[in-house]
Amino acid sequence: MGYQLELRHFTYFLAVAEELHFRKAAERLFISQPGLSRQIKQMEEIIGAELFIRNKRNVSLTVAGEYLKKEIAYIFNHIDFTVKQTALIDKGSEGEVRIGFLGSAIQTVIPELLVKVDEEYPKIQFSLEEMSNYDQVKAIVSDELDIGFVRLARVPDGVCIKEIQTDTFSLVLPKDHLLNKESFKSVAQVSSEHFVLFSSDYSSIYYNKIMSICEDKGFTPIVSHKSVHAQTIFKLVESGLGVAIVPTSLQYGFDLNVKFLEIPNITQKAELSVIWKEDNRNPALEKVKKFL
Amino acid sequence: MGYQLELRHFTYFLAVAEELHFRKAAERLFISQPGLSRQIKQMEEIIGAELFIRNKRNVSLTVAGEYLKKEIAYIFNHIDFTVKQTALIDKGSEGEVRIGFLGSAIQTVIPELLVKVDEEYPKIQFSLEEMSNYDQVKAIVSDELDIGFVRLARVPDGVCIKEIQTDTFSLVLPKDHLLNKESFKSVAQVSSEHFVLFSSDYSSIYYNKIMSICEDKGFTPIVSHKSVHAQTIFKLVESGLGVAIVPTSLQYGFDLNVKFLEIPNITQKAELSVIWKEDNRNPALEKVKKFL
DNA sequence: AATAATTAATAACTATGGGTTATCAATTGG
DNA sequence: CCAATTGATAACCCATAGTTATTAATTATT
Repeated sequence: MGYQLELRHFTYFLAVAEELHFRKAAERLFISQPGLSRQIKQMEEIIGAELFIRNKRNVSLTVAGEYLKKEIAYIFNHIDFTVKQTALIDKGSEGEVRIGFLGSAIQTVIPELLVKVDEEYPKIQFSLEEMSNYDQVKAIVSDELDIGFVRLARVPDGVCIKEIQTDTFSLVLPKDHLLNKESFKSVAQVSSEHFVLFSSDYSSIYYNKIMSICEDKGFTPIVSHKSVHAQTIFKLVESGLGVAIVPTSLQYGFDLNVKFLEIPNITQKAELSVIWKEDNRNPALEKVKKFL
Repeated sequence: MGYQLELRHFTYFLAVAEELHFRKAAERLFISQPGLSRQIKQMEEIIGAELFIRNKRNVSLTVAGEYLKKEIAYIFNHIDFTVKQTALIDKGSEGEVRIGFLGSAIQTVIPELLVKVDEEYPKIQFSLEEMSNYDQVKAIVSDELDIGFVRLARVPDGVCIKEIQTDTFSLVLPKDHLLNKESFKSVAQVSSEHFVLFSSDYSSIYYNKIMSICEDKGFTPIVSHKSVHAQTIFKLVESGLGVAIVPTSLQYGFDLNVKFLEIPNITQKAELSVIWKEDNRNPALEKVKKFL
């Protein structure tokens, strides 16, 4: 009375259901026959159903027992899988890593990372979302994101940052613009044009860097439009609404009618960094961090 | 070492996972806190994964623990149902089929189905529960329901859907409303009245259909109230808070002071569908499916 | 800064009940 | 009719779930 069903009962039941012989089943389970008999009887009482028909010389399953046998096999299978999966997740060799990125990181850095991780941990999955610097930092802090690819100088307490790539800057012009690779010597040559820039979000380091490129060459750019998405900026340039300065690696992967001219003789570099939360509890992140 | 996972561990784990507090969880389980602590620790050793993070002042789930919690809830549900089914089968029943339905399906379709099944399989039992579209889909997916009667256009992967009835729409008016069978020619006649509608849940197909009936006749209804239950809608209409458009079959089975006027000259039909899960393991469902 | 009140973990114990051995009653086969 | 084999019963034992008492660590209160 008041007993509780346990997996032990299921194990014993399956053995008897397969052997259809209490002594043999008991042997297989390395327990004594009376012990087994009693557990099965208890099980029948708990469930409230007769599972076996014993007529002193042979044992057979009832219809209810037949049904239960199928289900228990399924349940055990499910539990085994779940337990194994749980251990894998704990060890980080399975699970999901949520990545945020600026458009300019998707061309080179991220694909390389994914390939390397996939080689060693093929069961780790990724979710990718293009986000602004600001949103990434917020999402990292609130544990909605595991890794962010940003262009920032400072991050809040508890967030780690590591520089992983430096890039040169390029001037982006409409395809039919007069300037070309040979004639382009300095950004000062476009000092009178309108500029399309990335919005300054969270940290203004990126925005300021581009301003300083111009100021170093003796002029302050006239900013006509701002956007967070590279695609949009290129479209604006293509439409003749201005010129832009962006990291050089952005020239790959888009199919637009603009030309890139790498800017010579400047000290500014576009630095791409990875960020993650120090006490992030996703074990899969540990594995991925090795590749950063 | 050499210990075996038991359902007891799962029960205890769930209690701690829900309370996130060892003492409170122990109280709920009517055992002592140290006993619980030891069982959880043992469980972590057996599985080979850290399930909780205890830092002396508060307890939280690890990612692996989070995963396990979800799965265990599912496993328990499955075991409970299996045990109940086994007992039912033992008692000569061929099992239970759990049915969910929208209020508007109980008048005609479900009684017909039950009678037909009962003729051929008098030993199959039914449990019936009125539920919203959304709740039915959720319950079907999590194996808490075998069959649902819904008004939906799309269902998630793994769920089957079959249209089984089309119905006309009727306008529902207070008993003393001026309009009657003879004078009612078009819904446009009530374009200035307030409308009481079914809430749009999960899929908005049903809601949109009613809106389109009005729009086809050249007006947008003023929606003053929404409800999921037919009974409530009728009560609101009766009280003079608005008029309603519902499937015609709803006029039977309620005893309210409202009148139904079938809407003429419209193309919209109210389609009722049955849904069930593709890999549902309830053998009684197989037998019932033939009658759908 | 000192004290009180929390938390979960440890240690040592107690007793429930799973598992044991010994035996029985029933069936079958030579 | 006796030997052999079946599962069930009865009485015992001991592993371990669960107990009480205590500790270590942390936070809140004075």
